[in-house]
Amino acid sequence: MEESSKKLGVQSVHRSTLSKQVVEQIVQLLVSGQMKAGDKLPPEMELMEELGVSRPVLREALSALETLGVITRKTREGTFFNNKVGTHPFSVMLALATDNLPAIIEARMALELGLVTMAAEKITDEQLEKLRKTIDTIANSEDNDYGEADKEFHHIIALSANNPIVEGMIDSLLITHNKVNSLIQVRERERTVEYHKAIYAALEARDPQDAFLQMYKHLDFVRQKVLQYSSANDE
Amino acid sequence: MEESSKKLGVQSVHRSTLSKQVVEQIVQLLVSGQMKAGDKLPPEMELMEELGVSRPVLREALSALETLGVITRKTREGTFFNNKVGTHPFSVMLALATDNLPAIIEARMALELGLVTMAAEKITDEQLEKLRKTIDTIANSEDNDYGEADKEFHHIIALSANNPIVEGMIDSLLITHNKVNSLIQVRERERTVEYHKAIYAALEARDPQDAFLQMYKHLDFVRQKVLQYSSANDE
DNA sequence: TGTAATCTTATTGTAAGACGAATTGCACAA
DNA sequence: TTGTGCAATTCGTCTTACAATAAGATTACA
Repeated sequence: MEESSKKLGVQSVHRSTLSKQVVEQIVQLLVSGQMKAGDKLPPEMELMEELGVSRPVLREALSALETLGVITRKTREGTFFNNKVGTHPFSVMLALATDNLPAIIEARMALELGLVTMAAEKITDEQLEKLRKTIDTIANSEDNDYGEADKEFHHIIALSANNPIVEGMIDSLLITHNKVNSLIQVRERERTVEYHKAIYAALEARDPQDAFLQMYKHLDFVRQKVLQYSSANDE
Repeated sequence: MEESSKKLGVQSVHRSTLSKQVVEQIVQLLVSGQMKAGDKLPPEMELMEELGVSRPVLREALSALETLGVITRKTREGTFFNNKVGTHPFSVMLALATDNLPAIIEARMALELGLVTMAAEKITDEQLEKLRKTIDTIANSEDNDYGEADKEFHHIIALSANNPIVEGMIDSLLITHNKVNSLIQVRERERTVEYHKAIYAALEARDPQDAFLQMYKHLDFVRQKVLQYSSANDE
């Protein structure tokens, strides 16, 4: 294992470390199809023997995998592969980028623009129905406390793209939705409803390009708002 | 430190676990600005005392952070915060999704569609120049081995959006670019050049909507190809 | 006989101690 | 002044041990 005499400068960014190797081996279990999502891994004792490492090393690896959201550990029950691969890593990453709110907004914008395009191809009637409800909720909200419905609107669109990877990404980005809301003190409910209706119409017509266009208008409006306020805060 | 009598069950979706708390605390060091990127953390002994945990727990946390790409550990030298937060988590995540190539393609598609739109607003003349070069490279390639130039084309567009978060995402997604290439046995160089030229023209004109449209055509073409081949392989 | 409570046990969570490896830095000698 | 060697620091790993928790079984009681 440690015969590094072979000119390991090539791709050895890894600096070996047993625990990392263990991480990769466990990931391989999934990739190779030996285990599926949702499966229960052997108890730590067995894994130790099977992989030939000590318990702390194994636990370091498991801890890393858990933080990545690949597995879930339940006291006394065991360790399981997660069915949803996704959101966790992003959350941590985004936690480190909270100071860069405009970047997050733009990332969300980029992603949602693509999403709505694909949603126009795939969205189901049920999802359209749900969308319409959120619009109603916003339109009928007495106060200006329609943040949740707004978030829901975007979330439904994300789901309708029917792609687990993108879902994971957008889930994390939408976490910042609340923060964005708090930035925009001056609510413009009618404006929001208008935008949402336009997007809905495009989706209903299954028109990717129009869906894109309407979403672009909407998000560009939001972005301008945020840029405006955040720059006002910065300086 | 260890008398957690303060009812920490408040937002503890985390099922506590000391090591996770340690992870968050260390992340907080960065977020709160107490430490900066590139800084050296105290040696493990000191961290143990400071955080009031045992070494295995601390090491589990550090291991998780390292896997996330937040820190780097060097034998004997110490532990350092990384300057670039970014791509690592995605790579792992995507490693688990390699079996779902169409999903990756679509995710890339969604992201690139949004990207090219924003790129149209931000791209610099130098970046346009680079883009043109990659197109030339592809056009002049004798054999059909223009995969790298193709990848470069998309990468430049991603960079021109000038957003670190999106860069991290797209970097990981483009890893699959090679895999996609290998799927498409039948090269259609002229077709590719055509698409790229159209995208380039839109970017040069700083026309977001046309850029989107051209990219959509391009990626949709690629997607159809991949779907075709991968479904042929599946069955 | 069925249900509930208790107890055992398996498994994860945490701790402490120890040793090895590797690299750095200092000291000493040439 | 420079080079070599030794020591100390710090990460990497292992061993052992105990605590906590919850599932499952067993037993007692109705």
